[in-house]
Amino acid sequence: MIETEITDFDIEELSKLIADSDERIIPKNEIFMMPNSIHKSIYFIVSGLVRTFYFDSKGGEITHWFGGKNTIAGVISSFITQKSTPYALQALEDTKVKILSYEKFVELYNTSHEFVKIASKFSVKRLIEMSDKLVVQQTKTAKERYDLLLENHSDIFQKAKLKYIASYLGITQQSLSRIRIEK
Amino acid sequence: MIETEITDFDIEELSKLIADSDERIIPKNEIFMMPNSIHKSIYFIVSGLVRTFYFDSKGGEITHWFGGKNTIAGVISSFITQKSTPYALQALEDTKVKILSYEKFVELYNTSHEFVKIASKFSVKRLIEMSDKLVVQQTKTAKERYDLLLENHSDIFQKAKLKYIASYLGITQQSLSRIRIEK
DNA sequence: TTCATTTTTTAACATAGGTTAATTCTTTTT
DNA sequence: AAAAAGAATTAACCTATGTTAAAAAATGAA
Repeated sequence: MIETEITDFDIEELSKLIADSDERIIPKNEIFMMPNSIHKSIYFIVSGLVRTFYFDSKGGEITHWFGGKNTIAGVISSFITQKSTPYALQALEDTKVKILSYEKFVELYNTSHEFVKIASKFSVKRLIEMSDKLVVQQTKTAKERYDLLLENHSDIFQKAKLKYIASYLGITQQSLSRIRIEK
Repeated sequence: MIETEITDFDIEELSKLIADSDERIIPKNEIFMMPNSIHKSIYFIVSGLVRTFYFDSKGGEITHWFGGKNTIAGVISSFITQKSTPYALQALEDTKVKILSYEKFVELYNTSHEFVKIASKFSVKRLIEMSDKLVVQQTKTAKERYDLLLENHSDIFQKAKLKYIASYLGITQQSLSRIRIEK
């Protein structure tokens, strides 16, 4: 049997494996990974909230993902291939992270079977999340998408600006405002 | 360095590893994986074209993905967890596949380092595809999405019904018709 | 605490894409 | 080859969400 559910045990195991990694508190609002750069690290979020975002062809800022406690923040495509990416990472509140450098990642990947298993679980989990978000985007109205986010991640509404949430939902800030009132 | 680009070499390597797998020609239009079932196999497409689709909350059929030659077709989430999924798989032309059962997958996963590497490349690649599709869905107009698909996968237009393509693009068949005329 | 800046709301108007329904074109069956 | 079934187009009308701009509210700096 191939287990892919991320368990508390995995988190604990991962914490041990990266126990000696650099730790950092990223202050609220800091953009700690710049767009159009090679992402040489990924981050295990110990506490706090971050988002990834990018600029669309008209220069509008689009939030692509929110990530909280016990998630891995980082642009997998850039990290794995060590190529430039348009995505940026920003802390939305003071956020404590463990920094996992590319070198350390490769080392763990080559020496720890446990690490490889956890890494592949995370990537499958992220794939399912993305796939689900696409389904929601394609089959639900703006109001329904708003309700789903509120239901599942109400904390984000306390911590992120509404314009960040609006672009995450695929609507304008004004539409989000309209939806919130109609409630 | 961790390579994730799927190369011809990978395809060849994978073909060798699954050389003794059952092979089958799925006739055009056959739904070879039913919705609301556990997907006990995934499929390596030797030739042909398939799609995954599901039914939205109003019963409308939505195409989620198209896959051709040298891709892996299957609902990763159901296959890996051996749980039921709302997604279905359908051949859009006579399609030759190699069938990889869950048992065989687990066996290869546990015995072949090469297989694990190829499998993880595929899952990262699929993750990037999904993520990119979400970006397109959220930042491009229907016309732009149509143009992109036509540019990158014009073969799909020769093989799939327009209603399948329309739902893939997140629009109605009538809107797709409108767009095609305006060209 | 007041001033300045940023964020959020409100409102009028515009538009991309949806809905319904009828027509035409294509494919399959007899 | 005719009839029937299925797929694609067309057209009139409708609605959710976008756009622009201004006002109000909240936050932060002095």
